[in-house]
Amino acid sequence: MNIGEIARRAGVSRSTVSYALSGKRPVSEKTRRRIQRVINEMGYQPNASARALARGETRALGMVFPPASSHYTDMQLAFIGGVVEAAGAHDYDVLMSPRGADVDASFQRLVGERRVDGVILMEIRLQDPRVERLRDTGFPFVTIGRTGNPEGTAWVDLDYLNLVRRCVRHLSDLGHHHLAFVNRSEKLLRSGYESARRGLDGFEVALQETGLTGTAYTCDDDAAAGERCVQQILSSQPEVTGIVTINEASLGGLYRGLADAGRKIPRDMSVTGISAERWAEAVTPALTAAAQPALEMGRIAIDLLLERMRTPEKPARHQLLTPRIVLRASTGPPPVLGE
Amino acid sequence: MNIGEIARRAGVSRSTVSYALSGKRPVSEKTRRRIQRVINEMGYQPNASARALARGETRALGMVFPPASSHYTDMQLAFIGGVVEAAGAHDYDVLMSPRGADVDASFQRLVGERRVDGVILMEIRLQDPRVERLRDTGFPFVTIGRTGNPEGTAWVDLDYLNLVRRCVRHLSDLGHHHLAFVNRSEKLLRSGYESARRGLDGFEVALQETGLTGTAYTCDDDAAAGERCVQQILSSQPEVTGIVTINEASLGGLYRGLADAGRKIPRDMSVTGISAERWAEAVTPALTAAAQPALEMGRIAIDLLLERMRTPEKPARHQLLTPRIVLRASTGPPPVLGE
DNA sequence: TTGAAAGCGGTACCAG
DNA sequence: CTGGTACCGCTTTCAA
Repeated sequence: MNIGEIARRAGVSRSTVSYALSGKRPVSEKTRRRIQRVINEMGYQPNASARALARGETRALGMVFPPASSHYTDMQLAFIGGVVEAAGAHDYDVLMSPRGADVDASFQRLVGERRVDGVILMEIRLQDPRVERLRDTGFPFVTIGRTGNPEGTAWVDLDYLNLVRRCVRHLSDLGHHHLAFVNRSEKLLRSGYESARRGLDGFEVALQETGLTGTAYTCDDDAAAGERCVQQILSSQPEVTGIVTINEASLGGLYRGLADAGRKIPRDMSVTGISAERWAEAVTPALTAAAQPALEMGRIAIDLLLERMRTPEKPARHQLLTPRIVLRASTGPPPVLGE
Repeated sequence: MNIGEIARRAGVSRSTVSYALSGKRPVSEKTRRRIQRVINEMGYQPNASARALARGETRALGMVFPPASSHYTDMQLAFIGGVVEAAGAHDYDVLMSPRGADVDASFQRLVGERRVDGVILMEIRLQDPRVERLRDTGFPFVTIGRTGNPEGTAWVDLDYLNLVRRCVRHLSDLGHHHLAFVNRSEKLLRSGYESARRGLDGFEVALQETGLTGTAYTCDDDAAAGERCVQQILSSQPEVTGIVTINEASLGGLYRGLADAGRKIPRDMSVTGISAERWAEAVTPALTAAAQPALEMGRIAIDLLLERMRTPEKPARHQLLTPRIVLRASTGPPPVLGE
């Protein structure tokens, strides 16, 4: 079933059918109705590939995401949900391509073969060759997260530095003096993963500002790693009374580790950080934390991207989010010495 | 940059370039090299839309998933990850389209406009009009989950009925007599959501088989709902000593509710069920549960789908998974009376 | 208000 | 081994 067939049955030309559909040229009421009737009868829908070829646009947006060999974190997945939903609202589909290993191949396929009209990049590194590449080509794109030098690109990001800083302040205000910081994995940190890096920077800056002491730890993205991390913290720095974490996937293990060590939250140990609401509320006591507004970030990413696509001449915008810290039940004053 | 330009610069015809690329016709070594050199110089990549139009296939698979207004469950998201990854391994991209509200529109767009070569459906209802529709059209598709009458369709599913049954048996073997079942939301259950329905069936069958008593509860997908649900259980059936849950998103709240009521797990209350490993290990004590092998199911779905696409004449296959229950720390014998 | 026809960028058949 | 060309299905310009 194609447009020619519809035209034949309606007794008009193909172009008239096309115009009746697009409305880009006036079509008399009676022919329009006749055409519409045939279309309904036949259940005709125009072929997307043909349309894309003729129009030069696919009405699809690309989403490039990490190799993620084993498992995705909640956050990554939530972004995807937000992006797909927001794109749908604008009548765009989302095309996902992992193509892991090869850094380029992933979006070379999406962009090079013109499968999509624009791209969203996640899991940004401070030095990210993909971003450089895209910036050079002029292809519309947006990053969730930002590089070390994001000028001239469109991005949406969480202000990890200041969020972590606020967490430290919060603990400082409560009277804590010795803190630990639970970061993402060693591997991610080393590879210049931006949120891990900026979170760490925030921790260090905050220590200086407040005069507190503290140490940063890296931790893999699972419960077992969280347990190990706590053990490490407790054994190497028994004086720690407050923990700041940006590793939500290890949160459950972190709590368990503390429980196993006989440390009650928040009586013996305060815990705070950045985490999706889902995780913050799943643990007991619920975590005082800044939320990852993943859905909203997805929405913003789409808005920025559509803007790039529609008005490429305008300078790229960005948005840095600093959600407030939601007080729940996991922080309190440090235990009184000798008690 | 298109194939004509490459042909011109290499001094050959367009068809020769095409054949050099596809290998579907012998091309002399020297012309092949010449062509390849030009392609490399120009950074040429064939246009996907044009290719799709000419070949009649898009090399993209569709993923239709629920409106999911607010948030997706972990499980849904994990499926997506698994599917995308598996598809990538076969050189297919995955096109996602939510198009919420309208039940049909979602895949009418993907299928009707031939944006994809095959479709994966999730969030299946026992009576699912989308499945009927697709079955009629003969378009290749696979469901994650199955309808009440899945004959002749390709699907991969978890055997909720038997998994829940095993959970009940496990508690029965430990000596429990009074159980509660925590299902997904009332709304999902009513709408014929298959896993909710089949899980409930399993619970009822198991009670009959074992002679235990028990009641089923519905629960929304969040921690707060989990807390409420526990309160309800404890007040309406104080004799309950074992809980079976298939609602992982409420798990944290369920644990908290028990803690607040002064019930220790597993001393005063055993808890078991079906849950992604991530959640099962996040709670303390870790949950004895059957895992949702989401990644694997995604992989299987892709395999089945490609099979449908390549050999539509062969009868549709399916796969029913019954992962074993992983013993962790949340179940034990019931408290001794009067102790 | 409508029709004819030239693309869009590939693929693959028919000839040579 | 290679070239010419019809065609995939739709959009849009040109002409009437």
